[in-house]
Parts: sequence; C-alpha cells; structure tokens
Amino acid sequence: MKQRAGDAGANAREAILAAARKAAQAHGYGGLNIRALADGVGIKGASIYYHFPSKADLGAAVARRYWEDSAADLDALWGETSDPLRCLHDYPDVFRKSLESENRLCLCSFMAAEYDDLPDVVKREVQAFADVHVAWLSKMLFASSVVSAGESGQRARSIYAAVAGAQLMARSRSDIALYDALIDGYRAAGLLPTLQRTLPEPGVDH
Amino acid sequence: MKQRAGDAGANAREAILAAARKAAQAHGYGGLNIRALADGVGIKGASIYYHFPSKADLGAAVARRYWEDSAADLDALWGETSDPLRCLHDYPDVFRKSLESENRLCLCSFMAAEYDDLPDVVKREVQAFADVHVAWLSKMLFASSVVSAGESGQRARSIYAAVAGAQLMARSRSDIALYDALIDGYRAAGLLPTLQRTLPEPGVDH
DNA sequence: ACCTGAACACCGTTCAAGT
DNA sequence: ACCTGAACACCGTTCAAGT
Repeated sequence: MKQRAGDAGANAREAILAAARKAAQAHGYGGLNIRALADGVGIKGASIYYHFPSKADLGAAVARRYWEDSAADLDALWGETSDPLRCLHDYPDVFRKSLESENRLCLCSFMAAEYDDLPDVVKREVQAFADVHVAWLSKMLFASSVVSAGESGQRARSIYAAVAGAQLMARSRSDIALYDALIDGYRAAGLLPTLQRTLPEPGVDH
Repeated sequence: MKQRAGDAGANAREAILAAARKAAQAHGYGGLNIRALADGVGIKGASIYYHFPSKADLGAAVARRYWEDSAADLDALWGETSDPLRCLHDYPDVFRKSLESENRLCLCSFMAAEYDDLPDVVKREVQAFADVHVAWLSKMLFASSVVSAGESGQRARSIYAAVAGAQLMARSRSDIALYDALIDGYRAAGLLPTLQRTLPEPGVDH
C-alpha cells in the first residue's frame, strides 16, 4: 500500500490539471487564478503548491497534457479511417470543439498570444503543440497527394495557422457559424482540399 | 487660453494611450499594468485615473485609436496606388510590422483571445477593427476581380483570419521568416492572389 | 487642471503548522 | 501524505488632499 502511483492521492492532481486546462482556455495563463482554481477543486489556494511547485510548472504540465491528448486524438482519427483526405476534411472539427465548449480557445493559441510573458518551461510545450499538428497535417497532405512532396510542410504550417486564426476570429464574435464559414472559405480558395475532386458545378443541393 | 483642446494638458493623455497600446500588444488587456504604465509616462498609478475613469475606458480608448489608425493606414495604401492587386499583396506587411516591433501582436488579436474577460466597451472596439479590415479587403477583392462579387465578403474574412493566425504562430516562435513563409503558403495555395497572373513556371530567379 | 500618498480588496507565493 | 491560515509583495481602484 506504500509508494503506489496513480492512486487516490493522484486524483487531486488530475482534478487540478483538468480545471486548469479549462480555465486557461478561457482566460489564458496570465488569467489563471490559483485561488479560484483551488476553489473549483475543493481545496485552498496554498494546497495547489503541494502538487505543483509553481504556477509555471502547473502551466507547463497543463500544456504538455494538452498536446499529448491532442496528438492521441489526431492519431485516432488517422487510425479510424486511414483516409487522409477524410482526415484533412475533419481536421477543423478539432478546433470547432473548443468553440462548442463555452467559446473556448485552443490553449496554445492563447498562450501563443501571451508568449512574451510565458515561463520558458511553458513556451516549450506551446511549441510542441504546433509541431505535433504541423507534422500530422504534413503526413496527411503527403499521403493524399494534394500537394507535391516538397510542399507538404509549408502547406501544413499554413493550414495550421489559418485554422487557428479562424478559431480566434470566431471566438471574438462568439459565432461558430462564422468559424464554419471561414473554413468553407479556405476550401473555396484552395487552402484546404475538398473531399470530392473539385467539381466546378456542385450539383443539385446548393 | 481657456478650454482649448489638444494643448499641453493633452500630452499626458496621448502619452498614456501610446504607452498602453504598446504594452497591450505585448501583454494583452489583462497584462496591462497600470502602475508600470504610469511609470513609463512619468506619473503615478493613481494619476492614470484622472485621464481615464477606469481600466476599461482606457482599454476601449486604446482599441478605438488602434482601429482608427489602422483604417487610415489602409485608406492611405489604397490612395497611393489605386491598384487593388498591389494593395492585396502589401496587406500582410501591416501585420508584419507588429512582429518587427519587438515581436508584438495585433492588439485586437490579443484581445480576441481575451474576449471572455473583456469589458463590453472594449469588446465593441475589437470587433470594429476586424470589421474595418474585412470591409477593406472585400473592396480590394471586388475591385481586382480575383473572386466573383458574391464571394468577396467570405474571401475577405478568410484572408483576415488567416493572416492574423500567421502572425500569432510566428509570434510564438519569434520568427518573422516563418510569418513570411506562411504568407507565401497562402499565396501558393490560392488564398491570397499573386501579383503576376499565376505563371506556372516562375522563371530564372528561383 | 493635474497629480499624489495612503488605503482597500485581491493576486501569486511561501512557510510553519496542523492531521 | 495532504492540506491549511497567516503573511509577503504586488495588483486595480478610490479618495481625500495637495499645488
């Protein structure tokens, strides 16, 4: 019964991580309030420091868990269908879900804005998130041959930045329909591929 | 000598606005520190409240001045050349300049992230900025006939969101070359028009 | 007209102390 | 092992007071 990891004692840590993630997606790293966070978990502010030595370490742990979960989600999407065009089509849904969850932003987009004020340990995790997404997009672009091999990296970065920008703009109007319209605009302009191979006339239902 | 607006007394107000703008582009509305701001202007924190009744009013005044200045810049660009394709080509330079200025973000992108915590008076000015940019882009797209008349609004919004996203991603790596690469990626994908009419082979210098 | 010091409640953080 | 109250310096804000 001694020295067991992941037991009852770890629940508080996990609860803090989950609550901190939701708070940071709404208010950012700077807006993350330790006392309010502790309140939501049912402990006192000072107790947070038993689980995390500093706000910087908490922020880094939240951001790391965030990109780890995101990487797992993307891999699951790819594992389900093995259809890279389908994956590229569904990719914007990942960012849509944050908006659906009380108009929240991607944690790492918020932290990208706050970059100057971020502790170094947090900065590293924010960049890892973008790296994971760009690598996955690049793989999908290559597998679906929508761009030539040498261009998949550049296109992947452009798609990532554009989708993050769409989420940011939609948040500032609390308007998910705007997000959908922006993504459609990317498809119409050719930044994002379409599922069917670019038929000039869409058919009946339009 | 009485009741004259824009005299010596207004200098403090202007100095506060200028300093607050630079600070907010680096740290956001939440990260705007009244005492530090006053320090930069050479007065005490309490004196800020003589010129602005609250932080919310200061934030709104800063954001309003920001989009007013930006609108004037865009109109000047259009007035100089009267070439809509040239204007669309130069548009990303507007966002590039913020990055050149100590890796700063567009004030309204930062505030878009902070949207949930923004006072209503500030929210309104943040939206006005996006409105101004989308309207200008829409006008340029229509004038240059790069998209059909009905699509210029959608394309304008997509371009704005994508450029803002590129700036956000570049900031998170303090990398202006990445910003340029993202913009080039938008051009290669067809989101942004190119100056010369899409020649398949670029020629000698590449 | 413009600025200030002192005070308020609130923040991140520490630490000695509880169980 | 896990949590707490009290304290620290710092925040936005107010206000009576200075010139």
